[in-house]
Amino acid sequence: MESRKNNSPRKILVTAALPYANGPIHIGHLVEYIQTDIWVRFQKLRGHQCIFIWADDTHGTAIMKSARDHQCSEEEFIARMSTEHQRDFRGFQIEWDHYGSTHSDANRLICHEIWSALNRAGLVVKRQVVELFDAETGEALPDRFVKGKCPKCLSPGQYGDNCDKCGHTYRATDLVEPISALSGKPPVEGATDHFFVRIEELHDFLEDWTAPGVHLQEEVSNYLRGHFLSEPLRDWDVSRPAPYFGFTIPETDNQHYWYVWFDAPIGYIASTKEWCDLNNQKLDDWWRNDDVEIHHFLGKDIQYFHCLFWPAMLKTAGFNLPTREHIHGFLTVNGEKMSKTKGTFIKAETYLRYLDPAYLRYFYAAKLGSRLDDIDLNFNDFKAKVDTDLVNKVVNLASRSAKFVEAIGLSPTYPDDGGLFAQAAAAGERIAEHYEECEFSQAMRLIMELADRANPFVENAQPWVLHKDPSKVQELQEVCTIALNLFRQIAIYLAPVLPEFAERVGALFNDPIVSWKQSQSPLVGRSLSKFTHLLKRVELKDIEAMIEASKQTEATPTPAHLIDDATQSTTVEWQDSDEALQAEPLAAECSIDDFARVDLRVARIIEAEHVPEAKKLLKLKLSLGGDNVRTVFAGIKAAYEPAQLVGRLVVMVANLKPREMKFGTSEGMVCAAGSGGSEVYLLAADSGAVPGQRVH
RNA sequence: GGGGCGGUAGCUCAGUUGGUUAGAGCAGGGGACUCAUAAUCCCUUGGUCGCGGGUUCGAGUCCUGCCCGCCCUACCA
Repeated sequence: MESRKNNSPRKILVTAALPYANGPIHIGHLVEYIQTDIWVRFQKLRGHQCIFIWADDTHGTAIMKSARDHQCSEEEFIARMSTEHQRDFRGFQIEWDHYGSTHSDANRLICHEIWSALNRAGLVVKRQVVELFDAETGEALPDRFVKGKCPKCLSPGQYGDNCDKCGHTYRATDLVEPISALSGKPPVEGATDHFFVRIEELHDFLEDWTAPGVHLQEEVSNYLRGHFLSEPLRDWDVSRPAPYFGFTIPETDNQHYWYVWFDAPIGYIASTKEWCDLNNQKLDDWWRNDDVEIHHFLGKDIQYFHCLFWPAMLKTAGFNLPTREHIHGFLTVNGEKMSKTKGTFIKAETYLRYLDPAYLRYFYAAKLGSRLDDIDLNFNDFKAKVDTDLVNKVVNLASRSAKFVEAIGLSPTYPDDGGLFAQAAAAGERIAEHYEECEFSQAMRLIMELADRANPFVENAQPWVLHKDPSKVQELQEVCTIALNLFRQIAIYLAPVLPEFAERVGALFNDPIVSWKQSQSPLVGRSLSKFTHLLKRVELKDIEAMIEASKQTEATPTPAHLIDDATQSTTVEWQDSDEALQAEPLAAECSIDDFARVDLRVARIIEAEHVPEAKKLLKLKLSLGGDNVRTVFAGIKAAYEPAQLVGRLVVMVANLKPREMKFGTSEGMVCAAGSGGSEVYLLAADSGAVPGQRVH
């Protein structure tokens, strides 16, 4: 990293892994995205030209299936996901320069370009592959889309790659009594042509490129070199037979598509291309230019794609290679994997309804180092860290001194503070180095040391005593000038982590925080804006409510073909109690004609929103197909979030007499089970049903 | 099955190329203060550094065996 030695601005292109357009963002994803955002903001604050290029990853079998489940086109589905993703990221104060999609013209073009280069280099070969297909849809089935019994131990509900009970690995074709996740029918075996990239040809290059400590962390190098590079690299299968959602491979008569992992990283370049077009820049100035640093942030689960295939592709096509790949570990919550049943599988959207994003940003920063270690989100720790560090130590500096000088402002010259400001200014470089090396936890530690030195100063200077003696106004002003400047210095150092907080601090001093350099000189002789609370403590009840809400959102029906191991397992013994039945005994017998008077229909929720004044109600728009849309007020507010309802198929009473309610007319009823309150479980239709169909 | 990483005070972690009585923050205990979102400040109690061998004048730090935990495992190991 020679460029770090001199002070000229660097040109830095940063990417985070592309979120897969198949589901919502959760707090596990956010480890990486917050990490990336902090690093980018840091570079910008330091005055470097840094762009954060991002996109949704949109191709593959999983997307096809999800689109089908939602009964919309893939394009519609990924558009919706992209909107949701970006909304969540904004909520966490993540700021990118461009957000693209791998399903774009730009990406198609660059895929073609790289494909030609691979062909020209003679790296592409075609071979027959025997694999499983869905008997109904004709789609090839990835291993994760085939379930059956482990051929070794006969454990049921295992995926097509290995058995999580006995650990045995096998091929999907070896499964006993296999079932396709798409149709639920037994898959059929077939042989098709696949295209492979012979990356073994680049073995020497990769051996060299993966040297420890250069572009990769040491553990990553060890892993790649010890495992993959110690033997000839296998040819990489980069194609999938039609039907597939993705880009067709040229000259294959639309019969072959690029595998999603082929075009996903190319999305980094394509999204840059789009940004260039919007900003009057040339792509080659960013991807074919030795003056540019390229930094990828990604999780350890996708190392091999980014550290073997990706450099091989870039090298062959003559693009810049990554300067550095920053690979992080996973998130555990309270020491365990995130769990849907324990309510620790927390979606970004859910978090934001209960807690300030600044908390999570700071907590992750305080935990993150440059290595692949997993980090644990322990909620006791979370609250202690945020309250103690940010509120009790940092914010306290301002809240205990600002009001004394509200009327008179800061001293005209910076008083003698015994070297505190200068000492903290000098610490800036070390803090910056830690940010640079992604050692955020070290940076946070150093910053908190500054707060720990500033608070005793205030303690000894006793502004509250000076305040009582009118002859000591000047001394009081000086003490507060020092305290507030030490506070502001800390806020600048924290700005990459807490951008919104930094903004408020800027407003307090009437001097926006825009550069790291501002930490090096104190502000004097200026008035202050009125001090307002900058950050409040974490409320335990909010955490509890968030966890509770995360549990509830998982009590939603799952399409039959996705039901998990436990429900397919033959060893499960059903032990449902009769509690529910006792609580609400069966109604009097009715005739079939009685039942027929109630017209139950499948409907799709096309809109869902909170009714501000209503305690229990959500306002839903239900579509019965075509122009037939009903407005229904449903008492499910405690159990469901509007956003998770949209797109879902439900069962409604369609011929119920409309009812005038306080907030409008309700034109029907949504069927749900449960005792009420948060115990509400909507009835769903299995995939295949369409809006308007009657329930018999 | 294969592999990666880790096991240091109650908790979260630091411990540089092996070197004097093993550190920090939080929590706990005692005191001070009352400006501050019951915050802050001072003092203080906690550790056979997972277990056993070995190398060395000297090991948390290197080697080795074992135990435990977490994680990863591309059409794959």
